[in-house]
Amino acid sequence: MTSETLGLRDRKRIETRQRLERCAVTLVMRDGLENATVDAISDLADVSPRTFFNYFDSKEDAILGLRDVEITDEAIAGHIAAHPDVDPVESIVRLIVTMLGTSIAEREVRATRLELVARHPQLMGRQFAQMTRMAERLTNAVGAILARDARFADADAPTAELMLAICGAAVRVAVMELAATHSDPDPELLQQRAVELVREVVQKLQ
Amino acid sequence: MTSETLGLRDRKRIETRQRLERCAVTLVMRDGLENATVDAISDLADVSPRTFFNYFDSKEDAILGLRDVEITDEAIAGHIAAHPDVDPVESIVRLIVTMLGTSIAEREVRATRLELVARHPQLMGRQFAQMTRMAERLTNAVGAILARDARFADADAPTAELMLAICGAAVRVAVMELAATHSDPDPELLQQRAVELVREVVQKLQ
DNA sequence: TTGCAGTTCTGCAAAGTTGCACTTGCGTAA
DNA sequence: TTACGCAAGTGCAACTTTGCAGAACTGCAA
Repeated sequence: MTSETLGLRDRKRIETRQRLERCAVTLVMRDGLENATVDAISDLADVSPRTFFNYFDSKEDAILGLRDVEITDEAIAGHIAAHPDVDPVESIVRLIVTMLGTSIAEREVRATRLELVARHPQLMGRQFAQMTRMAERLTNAVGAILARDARFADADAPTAELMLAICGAAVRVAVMELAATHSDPDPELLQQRAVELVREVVQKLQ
Repeated sequence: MTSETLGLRDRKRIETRQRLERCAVTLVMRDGLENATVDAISDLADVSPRTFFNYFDSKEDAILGLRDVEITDEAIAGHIAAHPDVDPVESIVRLIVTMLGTSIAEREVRATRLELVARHPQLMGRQFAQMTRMAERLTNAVGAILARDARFADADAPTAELMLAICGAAVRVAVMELAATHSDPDPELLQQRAVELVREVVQKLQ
């Protein structure tokens, strides 16, 4: 479907990225996280190591299939417009879950990734490292979401940052819980659990 | 005082560490964060680069004078015993601030560090990266603190993790605020502001 | 004083990561 | 169709970080 409309250049680019992701997962499964080197992955994917880093910021990003998500002003507006009346906590959690991204890769690769995350918890940290990298734009998004709620009408940047940290932590805990049960990473479930966690802790604190 | 009781080996070790910290700060101030290489710092401190990494986990740790803090069970018990009747939020914040550590270095170096953090916000991230490294032990500590509060009597590990994240974020925001005003990093002030931030956001959420 | 055990320091090699300069080939406007 | 601009891919060099093995040094006991 998409491949019809794309030029050769774009098709090649997508193919290279997917090949790298597949090779990364394959080698890590076969040799372990340590022993699967960037050189080996690049070799298997038939590109130079330098090219590897043109596609991914780190080895672990390739393994997880993480890509830099664009958090543009339009994207934020769209996100808010899509769910206009939900609670800000839910909206923020939803934003984060969206960002963590359901990698579009093949089903089998995705299943394998679940195993890898369970085996190497450090990989989970990677996802949140990525969040940190985009912290500024994310904080802006959170600010925009909060601005729609009367309670947070006067919210400033620090408040947004704090809310982001709270919701981010809730999502992380929720991911860990779900990963522990080896269940499918259903985004909807993830969201519900994360929101629930925030509610619980807030209730206890007040 | 201390130098009397310590043997030559320990005195040398302390001296080497301080020399490395001083050289790191000096070079970064002179050449910038990027250009101050580990090689250059080690050269100036008259040790090998390998030795540098015997003392610090990263270049930035040396710049900030971060050291691995031991969070033993006794330390946790001591912390709780020292402030038995305070609110759990305050207690957790206090724990974190303590952990971030008042570097014992000379006054001048400390002032310079403030400048550096203001100039390179990435350095603040370093402190929390260190927190992440000790997340497990810290979470245990938070669990112990929460267990003393009736509201959190049934708190589990996820709750502790969430509370840690909330308080950690609050401290981070507080540090940033204080760094922006270039005021002295008074730990007491830091704590108060962080606790205040948590209260504010919880109130808005309920 | 000597010798042993444990620490500190070092050199070396390998891996991850990044910047820079260069080549090649796709896309497209004239 | 040609020619030009731009993106993808590459090679290289530098830097950060870690593991390993060995040399030098310290503390302590015989």
